[in-house]
Amino acid sequence: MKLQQLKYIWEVARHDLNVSATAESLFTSQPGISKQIRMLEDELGVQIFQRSGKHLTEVTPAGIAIVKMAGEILDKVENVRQIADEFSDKNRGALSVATTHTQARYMLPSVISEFIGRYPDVALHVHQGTPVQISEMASKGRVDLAIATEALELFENLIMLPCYRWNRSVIVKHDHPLANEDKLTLEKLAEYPIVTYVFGFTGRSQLDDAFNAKGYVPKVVFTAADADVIKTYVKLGIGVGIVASMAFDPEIDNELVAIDASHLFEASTTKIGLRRGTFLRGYMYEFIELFAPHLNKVLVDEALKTKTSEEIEQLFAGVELPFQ
Amino acid sequence: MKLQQLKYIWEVARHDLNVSATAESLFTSQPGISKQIRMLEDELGVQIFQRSGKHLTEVTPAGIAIVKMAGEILDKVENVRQIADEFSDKNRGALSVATTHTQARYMLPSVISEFIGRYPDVALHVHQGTPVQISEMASKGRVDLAIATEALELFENLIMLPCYRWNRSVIVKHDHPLANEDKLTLEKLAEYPIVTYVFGFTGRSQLDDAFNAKGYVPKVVFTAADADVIKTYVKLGIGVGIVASMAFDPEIDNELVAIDASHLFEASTTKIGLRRGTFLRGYMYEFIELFAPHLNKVLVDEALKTKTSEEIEQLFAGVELPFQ
DNA sequence: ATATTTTTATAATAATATAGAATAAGTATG
DNA sequence: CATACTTATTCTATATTATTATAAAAATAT
Repeated sequence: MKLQQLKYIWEVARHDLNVSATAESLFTSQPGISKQIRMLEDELGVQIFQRSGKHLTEVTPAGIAIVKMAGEILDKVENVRQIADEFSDKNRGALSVATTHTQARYMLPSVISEFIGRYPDVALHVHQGTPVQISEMASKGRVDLAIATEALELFENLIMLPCYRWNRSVIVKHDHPLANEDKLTLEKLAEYPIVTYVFGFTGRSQLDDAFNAKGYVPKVVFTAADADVIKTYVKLGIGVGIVASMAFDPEIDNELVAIDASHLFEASTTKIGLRRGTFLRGYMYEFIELFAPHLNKVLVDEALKTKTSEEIEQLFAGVELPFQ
Repeated sequence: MKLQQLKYIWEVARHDLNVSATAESLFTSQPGISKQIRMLEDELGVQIFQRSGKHLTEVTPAGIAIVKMAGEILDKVENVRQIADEFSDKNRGALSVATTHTQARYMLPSVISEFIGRYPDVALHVHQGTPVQISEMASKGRVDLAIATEALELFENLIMLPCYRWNRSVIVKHDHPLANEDKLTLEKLAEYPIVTYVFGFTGRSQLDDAFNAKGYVPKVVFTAADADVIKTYVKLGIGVGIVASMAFDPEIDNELVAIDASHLFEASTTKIGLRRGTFLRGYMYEFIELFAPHLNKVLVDEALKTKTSEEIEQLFAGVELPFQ
């Protein structure tokens, strides 16, 4: 058994059982992969892939178990490389983060400028996407960590570290009737056309839940994936905006007024998602701690050891999260 | 990185950093291993072993982490083989069990005769040893499972499955004063010379604890690792025997009388020890269930998923163990 | 139904990697 | 300081792996 062979079966399984496409993606030849797979099957005495003539049609039951184990082995091989990098030069390496617009635009800038100051030789990559895309990238190991408020729970191999809690503000133009409203209610809010996040983004579900619970149907006239777009449309007078409070800056957004709405909606929690079983480099711990000061190395290591989300909840039961 | 290289560093670390001895044990040449290790170090860009001239002197900090990870990888490679065997022929394979005399002599015969009836093509190996030796064999993966009452807790990578509870009997010759004693106490027992297990065997510590708790000092005149030897000396009139109750058979041991002593000593629990993270074959689950009927596949799988001994305790909190 | 495309398997060959024997060279030990 | 022991080096034989070209089977389109 060779690591190369395990890599091949893993990759072929990822590429819809298409050996040619796999070969191309790995910059090698198709016969090489085909042969290695057959050799592995011969050695193990078991078929990994079902064949019909010259096509691979499906993964056998044995193959499913073997490919899964191969994936775990390859992860650990990656860990060995990470460990070696860690010891060869602690200050050199790469950190890739996947996150949403809200985090990238409003929460990460200060963290990142501090981080690149401390680690000039760490190549930092920030990928932006939908919460589902972000979570999937972390789940598949294409990024080291994901930062999001939603969707992380969809991937069972992700460990979620709660970072901070936040709530929403209603934003309107100065001349809007709600601008001088001193006691904002859901009822009043439901009377106006609303501009807010697309479903699946930035705690949108909690927003809907709050209205539904009281039996109101909000007139959502426009949705966007980010607060900058929402604010633009509020300024055009399309409707009342509801955005994460940290997305409002009184100096930049001086055409608008923000009214705190934290008494109307359930607070949301932004989390860092890490793939279970990964080896984290020193600067990765530091990045996490910069973003969420309570997430020190000891706590993160504890969290990495857990096997279920219940254990994680238990671990963070006594931790007071910052509120933004 | 090659599996071969990981195997080499793992084995060299196991062989006191002696490459020549490692080569001999692996039936290969010393230059081959030396070269592969250097190539791995070059590839990773990190020293795994510290060298002084031509001798390997110690494992570097990076090496410690890498060798550990290599061990985990090799374990998983072994799992791949097990999975393949499992699917190629469920009824063929090997099962090795390490256990003590007490289990092998009094508890396992019925289990084993049933097992070899069901799986004639599974090669069964029973290794006998001290509790510490047994546990170590399981911990290092040289046997699939260990069965013992003591020492399993010394190895943190072993999962302990409680099998049954048992207690002790006092055995004497028919003409001994205690033979007709209807209310046996520790006080009376402490008056006679005692023949029992060697320390570290078959719940010996609980025996000592019971005497110590009441302030008695038992006169232990002879100790042995197994009940057969103990019974032989009791028959010679050397002293009063204290053995596990299941070691007494009224028909075979008709020269002796057994007096139940379960009110005097804390009951002991015999456990099966499994190495964490191993893949168990179907017939292994069946062997375990034959030995301890409450340990069905579902429960064993649950136990294998746990990470700490506290979780195991929690898992078995509601399980009623048989009493032998 | 048939032609075309896509895909894997086979075979021969080239490139590379691995292991082994012999030996040199460095430590450790008494 | 000599001896035993251990690892490194070199060279060579063997084994493994990848590649190219091509055949053959299946899927898809016409």
